[in-house]
Amino acid sequence: MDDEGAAMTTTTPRTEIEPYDPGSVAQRWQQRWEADGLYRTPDHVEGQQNWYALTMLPYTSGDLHVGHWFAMAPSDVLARFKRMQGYNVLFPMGFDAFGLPAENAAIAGGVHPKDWTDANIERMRGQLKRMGAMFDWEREINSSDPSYYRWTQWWFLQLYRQGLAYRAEAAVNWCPSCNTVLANEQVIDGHCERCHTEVEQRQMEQWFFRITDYAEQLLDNDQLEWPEHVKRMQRNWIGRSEGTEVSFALETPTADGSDEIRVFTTRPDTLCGVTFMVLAPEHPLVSQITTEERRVEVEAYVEQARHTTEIERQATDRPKTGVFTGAYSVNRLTGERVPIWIADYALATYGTGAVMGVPAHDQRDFELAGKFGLEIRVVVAPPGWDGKPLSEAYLGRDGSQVSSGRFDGMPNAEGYEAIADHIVAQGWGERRVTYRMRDWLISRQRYWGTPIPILYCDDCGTQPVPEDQLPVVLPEDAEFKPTGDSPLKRHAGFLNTTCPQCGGPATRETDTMDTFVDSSWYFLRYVSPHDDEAPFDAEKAKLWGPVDQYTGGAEHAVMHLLYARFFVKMMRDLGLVDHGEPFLRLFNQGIVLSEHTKMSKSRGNVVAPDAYVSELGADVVRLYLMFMGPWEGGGDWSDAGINGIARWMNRAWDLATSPADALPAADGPADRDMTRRMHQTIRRVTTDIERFKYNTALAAMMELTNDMAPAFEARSVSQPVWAETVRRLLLLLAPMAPHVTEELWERTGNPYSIHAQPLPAWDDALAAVDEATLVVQVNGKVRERIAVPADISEADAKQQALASERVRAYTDGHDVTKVVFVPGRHLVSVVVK
RNA sequence: GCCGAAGUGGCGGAAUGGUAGACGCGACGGUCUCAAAAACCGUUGGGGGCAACCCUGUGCCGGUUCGACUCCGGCCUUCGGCACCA
Repeated sequence: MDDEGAAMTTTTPRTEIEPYDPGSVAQRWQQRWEADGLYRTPDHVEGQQNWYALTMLPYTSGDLHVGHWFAMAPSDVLARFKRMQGYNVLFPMGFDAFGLPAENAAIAGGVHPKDWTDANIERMRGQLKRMGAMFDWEREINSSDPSYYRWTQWWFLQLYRQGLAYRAEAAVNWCPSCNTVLANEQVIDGHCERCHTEVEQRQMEQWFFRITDYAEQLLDNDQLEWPEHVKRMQRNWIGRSEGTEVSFALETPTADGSDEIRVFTTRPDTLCGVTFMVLAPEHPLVSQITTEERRVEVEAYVEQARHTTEIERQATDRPKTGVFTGAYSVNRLTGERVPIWIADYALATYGTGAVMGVPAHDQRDFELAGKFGLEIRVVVAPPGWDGKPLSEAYLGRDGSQVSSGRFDGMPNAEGYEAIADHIVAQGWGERRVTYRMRDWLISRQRYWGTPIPILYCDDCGTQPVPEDQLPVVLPEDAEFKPTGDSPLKRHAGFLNTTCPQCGGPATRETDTMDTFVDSSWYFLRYVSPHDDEAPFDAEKAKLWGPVDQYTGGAEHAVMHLLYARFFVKMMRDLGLVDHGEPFLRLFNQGIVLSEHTKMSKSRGNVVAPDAYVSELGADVVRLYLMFMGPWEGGGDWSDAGINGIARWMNRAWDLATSPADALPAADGPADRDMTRRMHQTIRRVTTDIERFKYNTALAAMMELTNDMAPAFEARSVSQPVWAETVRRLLLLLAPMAPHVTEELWERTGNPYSIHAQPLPAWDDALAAVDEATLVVQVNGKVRERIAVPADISEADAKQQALASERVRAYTDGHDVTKVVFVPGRHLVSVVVK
């Protein structure tokens, strides 16, 4: 067989070994693992610490694409890695199963949302299983199952009882043609995405969660091991503003006795620069204060604002608009009379819905004043101000007070405090903190969601459904018609009920909850997914604690992650959990691209993993996704790139299965090198995986196999060292490629299962090199490399460096002014003049 | 507009302030083959030189340092987030 020529290559005689068949290997082990319950997770194992690993649960859209794999497979690697490090690891999976697409499918295709969803779950579960993750399927959850949403309703009732759930009027996007509320994403340039009708704003009774009560606590995220930008985004989203709420007197009190307008300002130092007031068009005082001669114009403006969507209104490049109400207010600080305007740049939902107009020191006020010829009075003089009119508002905080009466001459930072104190002392207002974040609107006029467990009785008013009557079940015989009306509204059997208080007739709330409510507590349901006494078992929740490592897409940086934090804080305040944060560590993976663009159905560039899994195996798909680049960076899917991984997988298979009979029984000349390489690889792979650097962990293993092949061919490594190298390579690779390593583990004579083995440890002494390359730089340029003992002394290194002929070519005839030795780096830097 | 992240070969990417381009893809040359594919071996930032080697090179311009992809200042570009929040 082998002749002189063959020794020149690393070709393994393939006739002797069975080639790798990924399909049969994966199938065999997936069946075995499931039959053995290898991934069932007990709540406690003596002598092991619990570790809760979680990846965001998928929406039941239908098919798993490579984006799902990219999110889940590397998470699985970490979970498996932790397991091999000796932790009792919980790594569950479930389905975010409520939501609009199911209902749209029902309207369009006549298939019931439940059937559509269940079929998708069935398909996705199968696809997830083919990925070979260590999910504990006995803990699977489905947010659209009554056994789950019963508890979502239960949470609603706890919030309601705490006063954290309330009903109020809110503006929503309303399509008058579809006769329904639209989410912001469904409004395209002010028009309905489906029928292209112009969308208007409508006031409707809606349910809210009082998340703003927790604004201050949610702001405190310093101790979380999350990406800094996510924490910053949450802080910006919450948008804490310190300022002063100031009362302005109404010159003419209204018929119902209101005699003031309250405004929130972060700049009390500019109070003497107020030359007008602005109310939001929706402000309750508008209709009352508008004078008869201004009424027609004001009402027209209000009406116009009503038809403008929130999104349109928030376009910052829109020229300022507004109308005068005819009414005046009095600035109590100056006694001045200022006109009251309405303008849609004042937001009804922020602060008090009214602002004081200080055109010299606020750009929006400046623009309005410029357009309508209102006075622009400078009260904070910019440094070096020449007294001339400003070309734009001066927003700086380093000016001094002018035209501010007794406050004149103060630096405005001081004026800020003095004027605010004065306002408070006079009883004209108080210091206040305002948040940009609004309460969470959870009402959805949809069928396919968790019904809000509330009913309305003519006599007893709004009544919560008693807990023992949960769940309020979605009627399956609802009708799905393209009217836009919720099917629950037209379902008499659902709608009509009796009041738990008086037994009289009552109607049910027909709105369902935002699906973000479902996903705000699912991570706790996994600790006791079949519990029918409580949403979760408190003792088990204590055992698992908060999620140790959460992974998912960056698109959830604010909403989902903020809502979940709110829920856990609420649970803690109810005494149901010990911890106040749901996720201790967070990691955001990047996005997989295809043809350099984001995958989307409309572009038709969605990459389905199924064909690659069938052809190359789940292990190769997993490895390729991890090798594309750093996990947080995402990457571009390439058919060519995956072949490199497939090739390497085959090479590794050949190495592990080649009979080692021809190798020396002991004392191979390359044993020391091979052992060192092995320990270096263990060290690199271990530290890389802990930092989510799967790409470099894999590269390290590739380097090892690149060294193993020639050593095997040259028979320079002994049988025991070879066997040990193969064994440890398999262990290191096991979290990433669970099927093929299990197969090779068995074929190399090891006991089932590789996934129950401890991770190999490295020995720094064995990983250490004994010969190193001394690099010599002259004036920063590398001029020489000398082989030296690794433990060379500083003096020897410098001496050898300076003695080198090549170095002397650069130093002879020059003054050597400095010689630097860098110990750990085997580097000498020579400076010459 | 504001906040943030990132710019390295033909491509994906690697480098605790210390040998830039690991590992992989692709390309080129070769082995095997009647031939091709697969597999394997070799070369592969650019420029120069017969060669040993030399010059140059991490978006652009400066700075710190014996030494900068890395740190600092200022630009440019791309991508994310927020966007009239008083």
